[in-house]
Amino acid sequence: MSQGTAADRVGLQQRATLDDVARLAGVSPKTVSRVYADRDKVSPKTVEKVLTAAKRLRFRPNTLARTLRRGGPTTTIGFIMGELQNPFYYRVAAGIEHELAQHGYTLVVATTDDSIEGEERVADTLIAQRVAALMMIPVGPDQSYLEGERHLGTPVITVDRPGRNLMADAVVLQNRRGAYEATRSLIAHGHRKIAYLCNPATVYTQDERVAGYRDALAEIGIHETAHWERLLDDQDISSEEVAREILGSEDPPTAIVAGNNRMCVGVLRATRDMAHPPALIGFDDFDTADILEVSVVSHDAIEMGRRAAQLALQRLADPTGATTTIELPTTLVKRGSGERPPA
Amino acid sequence: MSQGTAADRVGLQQRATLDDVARLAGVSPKTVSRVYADRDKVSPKTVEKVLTAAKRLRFRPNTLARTLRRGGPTTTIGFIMGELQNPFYYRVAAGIEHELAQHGYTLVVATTDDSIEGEERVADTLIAQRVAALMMIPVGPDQSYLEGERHLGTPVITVDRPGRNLMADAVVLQNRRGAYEATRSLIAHGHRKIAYLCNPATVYTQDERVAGYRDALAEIGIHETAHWERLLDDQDISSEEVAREILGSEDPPTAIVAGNNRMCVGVLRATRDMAHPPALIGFDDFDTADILEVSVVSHDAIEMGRRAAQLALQRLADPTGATTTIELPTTLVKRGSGERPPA
DNA sequence: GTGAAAGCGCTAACAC
DNA sequence: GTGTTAGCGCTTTCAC
Repeated sequence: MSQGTAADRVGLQQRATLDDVARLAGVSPKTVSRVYADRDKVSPKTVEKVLTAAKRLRFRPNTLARTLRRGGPTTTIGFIMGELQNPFYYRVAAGIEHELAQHGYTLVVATTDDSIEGEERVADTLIAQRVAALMMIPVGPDQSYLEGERHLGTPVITVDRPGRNLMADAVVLQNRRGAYEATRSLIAHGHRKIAYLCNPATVYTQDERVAGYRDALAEIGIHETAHWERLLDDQDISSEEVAREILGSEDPPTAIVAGNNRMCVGVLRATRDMAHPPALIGFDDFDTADILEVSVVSHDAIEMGRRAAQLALQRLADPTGATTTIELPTTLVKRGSGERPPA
Repeated sequence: MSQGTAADRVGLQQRATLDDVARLAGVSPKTVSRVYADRDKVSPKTVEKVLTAAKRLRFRPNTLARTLRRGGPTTTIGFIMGELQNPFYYRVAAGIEHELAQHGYTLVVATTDDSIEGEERVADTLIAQRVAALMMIPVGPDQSYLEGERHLGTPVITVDRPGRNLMADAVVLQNRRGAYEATRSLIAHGHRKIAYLCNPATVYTQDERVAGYRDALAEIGIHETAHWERLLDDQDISSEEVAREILGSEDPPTAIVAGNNRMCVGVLRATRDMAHPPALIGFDDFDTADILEVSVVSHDAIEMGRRAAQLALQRLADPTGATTTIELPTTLVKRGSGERPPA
């Protein structure tokens, strides 16, 4: 870390402070402060004097100092997510940012590269910065380390999955229902040998989705589904390989439910040269799904972020009350791949 | 904005400060401070006493207060980007975040929805938070408002395009060369009627790319290219419509260079039902381009972010010296769509 | 090794 | 409307 600002070392001019402005404008510091906080309580003439002085000195109020006052309002909200590359995550982030910006908050993003240890470390950093609220896509098996923060009054909101050992507001998808409907649709098109594939198999969401898949099969009397499931967390096996393996097996499925967008693309790669590809429905929509005619269980990631941000703002305004969990709906979008009959 | 923290209003416990820890541990505040800053200068026994007390009180050092001291080190770096939805921007952000995290910095992301006024407003917010450095994908026609900040010692780094009226380090692509190579490749496959399409036509990058496209055509004696160019900034016309229009014209092109990934997908949508689609090369790679067999001018957005972050860290360490512009290479990835002969 | 005093930039609380 | 005082949580002198 550096010693002193770049300006100090280079000998550039110092940044002007509120006191500097006050001196130049010939008023008290508090008056300058008021010009930036409650302008109404200052006479127009004074306001002008102050603003002129501020402009000349290139003054920028220091948010940090303002926040320092005990209980002073913080205007940053932290968001912890796995990796920034996943289109789903960044859409959520986009939704959050958008909603927060409208209410004068700034988003601080921190990623953990989906590592479990990273999560707590990153949370610590954000807390050290006194974020007004903490939003996160939980990755680790336990978020109890945040309970203390919650009790200190920092709202904690989880997105996409509930936290573990943590009482917090949450926004999640109707995962079970979405997977159920996808599977039912495949059944309705005559399929019986339906596989469920996912890698990585992130605990909560995939648990729910597999449950929905099993629900649908159970309805038609199929209770033995283990044979058709591939829930892997093996980083070394690509989605494409998982798909190839099951499709190349002795008794291949005629239809596939892909547990996430990555798996879905993997299946597409594995099947693109097949004369009779299996029926396919993916979870999560993606940019070119319409061109590729891929049926998907779609949901609105941006909306998810927005709703989560609203929850945070709400808690900030009124910290009392029980925690809420919002469940957002999913939609089955039929584009062709899911409506193919069994070969 | 709230009055007092949530904790105050609800009557929850107060957050422990360094003084609280000092009192409980029976040492001076400064000693506690040292435990967190220069642990070496404190005896192991004292360190343990302090840490025990800190743990009992759930103490978290307040980064904001530390930063407040004049010239105190700030550990946040701001990144301003246009709109939320563009995957390219988020990959850049991912690269930046990754590099910064390794050096103990936190990324603050702010978006402007590609609005020109938004840019300065957002920059102001970040400056008010005293970010150690400002990184941005410039959108507006003028970034001179940042010159003052630069002189105060805040490094400013632009990504993807150079700033206007602003001396700043920058990381850009070899846009002209990339477009030149794409066009040359189409020419080599026998095309002469080659269109260049882009919407929106973001000033700098598209200027460069069009220039590269023209370079290649000029080499074979074609200097009149206006007829084949569609550079639009009309929000109401979709990329797909732009493609349909030119392909439906009296003298349609046999090949298309798409100026960005969105335009490329638009062309795909417009041509997916054609028996003899035109040859196509897009700028920017995308997730399913391999499945769709789309040839693209590829580049590494994450690397771009990483390099930009490195520039920022470098400036932070040594603010002297001339500004640098890094040009990152592009690669023509041949997947089929660009290698089709004229119909 | 450890501590006391002063101050970073700003704003509540209370004057005037 | 405006100014004064004190203090937010921490760290930098400079003592001991």
